[in-house]
Amino acid sequence: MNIGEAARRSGVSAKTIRYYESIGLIPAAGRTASGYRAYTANEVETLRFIHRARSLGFSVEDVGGLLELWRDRSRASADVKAIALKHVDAIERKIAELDSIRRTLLDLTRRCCGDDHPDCPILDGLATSA
Amino acid sequence: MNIGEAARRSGVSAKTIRYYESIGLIPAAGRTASGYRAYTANEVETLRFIHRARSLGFSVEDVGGLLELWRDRSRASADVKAIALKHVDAIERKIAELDSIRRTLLDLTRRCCGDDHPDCPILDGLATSA
DNA sequence: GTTGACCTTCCAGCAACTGGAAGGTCAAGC
DNA sequence: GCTTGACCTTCCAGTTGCTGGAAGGTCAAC
Repeated sequence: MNIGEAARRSGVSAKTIRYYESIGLIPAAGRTASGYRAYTANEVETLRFIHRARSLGFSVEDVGGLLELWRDRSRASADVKAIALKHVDAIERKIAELDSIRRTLLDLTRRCCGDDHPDCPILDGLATSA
Repeated sequence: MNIGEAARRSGVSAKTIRYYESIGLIPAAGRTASGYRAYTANEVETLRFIHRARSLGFSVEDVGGLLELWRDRSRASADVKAIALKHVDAIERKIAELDSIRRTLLDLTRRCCGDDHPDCPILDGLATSA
């Protein structure tokens, strides 16, 4: 099947599929006589795997590692779990950071009456506190 | 004062200060006879403002808007509040997204025993579910 | 006069795509 | 057999917000 169909079935855009090929995340697809990329159901499955992993926030590099493990029938599930837990940890740190920012901003915005006057605790906060 | 000193006092690296100047976030600094950038205490204050706004996750573009309002003595605090609340909203959406991912990943990792066997619910989850 | 710590500009690269230009291919309809 | 439009190809540039590094000028101290 052509790249457009593979894109539709996998959820990965044609542009992105070419990009993944260019960076070596997936092997170069076969070509038709006229030079069009041709995809098998298997390759589409791989793209779907990638799509799901990416949508869970794994970096492209991590996805490469997961793909290798996925294809490696002699893998240790501990290796997969380690990648996933490291990612969970990064996510939790990010959430904590965002939540801290959120609380600071809500504090500032609650104190700003938000009318047509210039007095603004938000700007004051940015100008003077950490 | 030189850019290095301004960097130390503001928390914004010299490299980044030059970058901010290059994109027009801050006006071009004055120069000494030999071509070194020279900063006033006022400009350092602006850099500190920028640093704090950036560390609260405002985009450089938003910071530009906040700076304008900061300098505008006839501003309406409502305009500031609007920028801040829009940002809070984006942060909350991001947190919700990350939390959803986190829950999915924790669910998968809890089911993966993580030993030296290949069976892995994490990979299975990536391969088959959404 | 020579260090060494500064400063200057400019170019390249990070992540992970995305947009767009310029051009080739294919199938359908007339 | 020709046109139309939807595909496909490659390549280059832009996004966000810096950061690293090269090549070279400046300054103060010893």
